[in-house]
Amino acid sequence: MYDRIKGFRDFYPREMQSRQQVIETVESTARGYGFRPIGTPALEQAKMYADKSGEEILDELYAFEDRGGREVALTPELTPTVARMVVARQQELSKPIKWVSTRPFWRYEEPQQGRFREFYQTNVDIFGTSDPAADAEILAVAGDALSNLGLTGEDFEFHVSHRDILGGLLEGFDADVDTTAAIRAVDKRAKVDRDEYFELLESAGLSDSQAAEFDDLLGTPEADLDDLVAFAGTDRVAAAVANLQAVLAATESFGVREYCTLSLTTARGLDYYTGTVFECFDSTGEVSRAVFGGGRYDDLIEGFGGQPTPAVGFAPGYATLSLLCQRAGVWPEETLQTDYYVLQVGDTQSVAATVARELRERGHVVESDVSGRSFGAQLEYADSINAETVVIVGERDLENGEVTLRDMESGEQTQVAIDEFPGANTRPTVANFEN
RNA sequence: UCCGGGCUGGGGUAGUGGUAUCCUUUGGGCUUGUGGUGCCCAAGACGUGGGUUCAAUUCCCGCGCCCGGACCCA
Repeated sequence: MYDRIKGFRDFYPREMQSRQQVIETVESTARGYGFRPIGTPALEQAKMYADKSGEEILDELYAFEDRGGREVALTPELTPTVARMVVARQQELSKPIKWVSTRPFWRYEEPQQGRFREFYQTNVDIFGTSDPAADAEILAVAGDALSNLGLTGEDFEFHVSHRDILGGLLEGFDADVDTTAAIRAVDKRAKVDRDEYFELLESAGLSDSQAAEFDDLLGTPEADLDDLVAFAGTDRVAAAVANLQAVLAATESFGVREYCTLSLTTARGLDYYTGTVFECFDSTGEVSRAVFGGGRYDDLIEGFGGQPTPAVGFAPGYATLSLLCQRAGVWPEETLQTDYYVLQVGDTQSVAATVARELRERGHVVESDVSGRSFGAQLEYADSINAETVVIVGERDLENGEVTLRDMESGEQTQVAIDEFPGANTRPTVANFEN
């Protein structure tokens, strides 16, 4: 026996079916908005990550030298890759660029709740527009995806914030503030105790009283956002507040406004965010971390050597999304789906195969015996794969030119002339042939 | 990388310093024309390496994996 690699998982058919259903729901929601599926490599140059986040990041990656002497890394996230792709074809791609992708990523981290070394994410991004409608559309795809999964506003909430409001406010203090460090501190606000939080703010450059004042500002309710503009008195904050208000207003028409709550303490650790940022939380708090997050990153493409290109996106990970769905009781049932089982009695293999083929042509999942099993054993198997209808192709019935249809749920059966089956029916059931 | 807890057939469990209970499962049979109930047969486990011991699944240590947490969260 071989052990599985730590942090990597196997998915057996029942669970896989549910996962695929959930993934398909999210992806098709995005496709419905015109996000186009893309495919991306599992390996990238390691320096793509090192340049962006520093050499230390390589310790948290599956990074190695390949046989050609290239320093490569298994992709820990998609954003740098799509940024690279956008830059490479900048001229030919019509804007806005709207892409969606679902695939695994790898990070060399310690597994814990909602976190694995191999994990799956759907990335949904828009490039080439800074219009608040784009931010709102991203929130809309996120909200629609969750509601298509059966979740409601009772189950989750989007904590929406704005990087530039935070940055602008910090800039307004008469102090030499390390904005990045201060935003990191904000990001930790809920996790560390109050003293530690203030210490972090102070080490970022704020004085004791400034830190208190800043923290106070973060509690500003949505209705009083304009107070922040007045406080800072800068164009930057005024523009940021106006932008956030415009985004929130736009979510109204997308029908996802109800999910959004202003939460200036939501910062996201990520350095590249520039404007709107948001995180999705389980409203009961049972899922200990953010289910997923997203936001605007207007400078990244330029940083990758492209034309200035605004961008906004989000990326649900299925580890946490599954936890949320399970908690909310909307995780798809983990049972196999089989439309038909064609049961053979005696030497009826060829007729059974024809019946099975005709049903498959109608798009169904159809199984038949491939083990030479007995009648009872075949029925038992049909039950074990959760077959809805069993078509019994037996020598006795065939003598009369008939097959027997059996509804596995009710146990009802009926005889059908083989010539009429499946006939014009797209999904023939016992009910279609009962007289 | 660090901290805490765990590891007995595929899954769930009982138990013990002298090799293991029960349930379920899987395969076959009773039964190649009616299953999901029953009966019979069979398969299948002490994560791994080392130490202590006459003897280790049991006690000790390392490692692996799992669960949770810290760090990090791109």
